[in-house]
Amino acid sequence: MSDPTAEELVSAFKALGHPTRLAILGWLKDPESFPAQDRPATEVGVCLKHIQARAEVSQSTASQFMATLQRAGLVSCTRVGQFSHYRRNEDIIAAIGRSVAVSI
Amino acid sequence: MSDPTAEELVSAFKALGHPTRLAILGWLKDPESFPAQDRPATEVGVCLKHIQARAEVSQSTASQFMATLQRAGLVSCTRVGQFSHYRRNEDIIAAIGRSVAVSI
DNA sequence: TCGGTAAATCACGATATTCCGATATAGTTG
DNA sequence: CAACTATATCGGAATATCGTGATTTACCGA
Repeated sequence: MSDPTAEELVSAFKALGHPTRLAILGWLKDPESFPAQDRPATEVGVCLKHIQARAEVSQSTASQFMATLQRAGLVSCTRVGQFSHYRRNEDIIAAIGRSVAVSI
Repeated sequence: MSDPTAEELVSAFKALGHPTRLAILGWLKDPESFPAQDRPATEVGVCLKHIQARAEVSQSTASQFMATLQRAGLVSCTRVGQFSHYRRNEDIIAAIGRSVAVSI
């Protein structure tokens, strides 16, 4: 994964500059800690409903939080039927980690 | 340096989630690239005026940018006479880098 | 002490973010 | 097809951030 641009870094920092979004990204490191779902979370990601329940925000807010994380490249979405599943983009997150270590 | 709390991380991400502030923190890695000043920048930090000039913002904005970075713990200020000098808190920045690598 | 300079703080309009309920869109099931 | 469920998007009110000029505070030198 190539190094993120300054613009991409800013976008990631903005997304992480919110306690709930930062927490969600942490939760997604352990998808199995969420309630069971039809398709295993380790494969397709965690269903939005479960993220919403743990974050204790409205459905609308949960959806927008995930859209923000997605625009920042931190997570990706897999839609299966009616369900949107979110999981971490580990390679991009690692690249950001490297950038923080090197260029910040 | 102990690990930053989630709250401290959020505060740092907020501060870095702005292109100019992110750039300033990068500039401060090379204090000698700024114009010469009475007290050497490598010792006390870079004078606000020089940061303001490079960022091309008003004096007020420059001062507030640095206050934001300071509140996030990313820089510290050394006042010498009428001049405020800013430099990176390398230990805290390193701790945040470690947190990003580990907990993000 | 006075005039000048540096920086912090204040006040404020402009803009963006936050979070929600309501609605729209899709898919699923009977 | 109709009712139901999951999610996305819209519209909006509350709040926060952004950037500025004006003011205040602090320090300096004559």
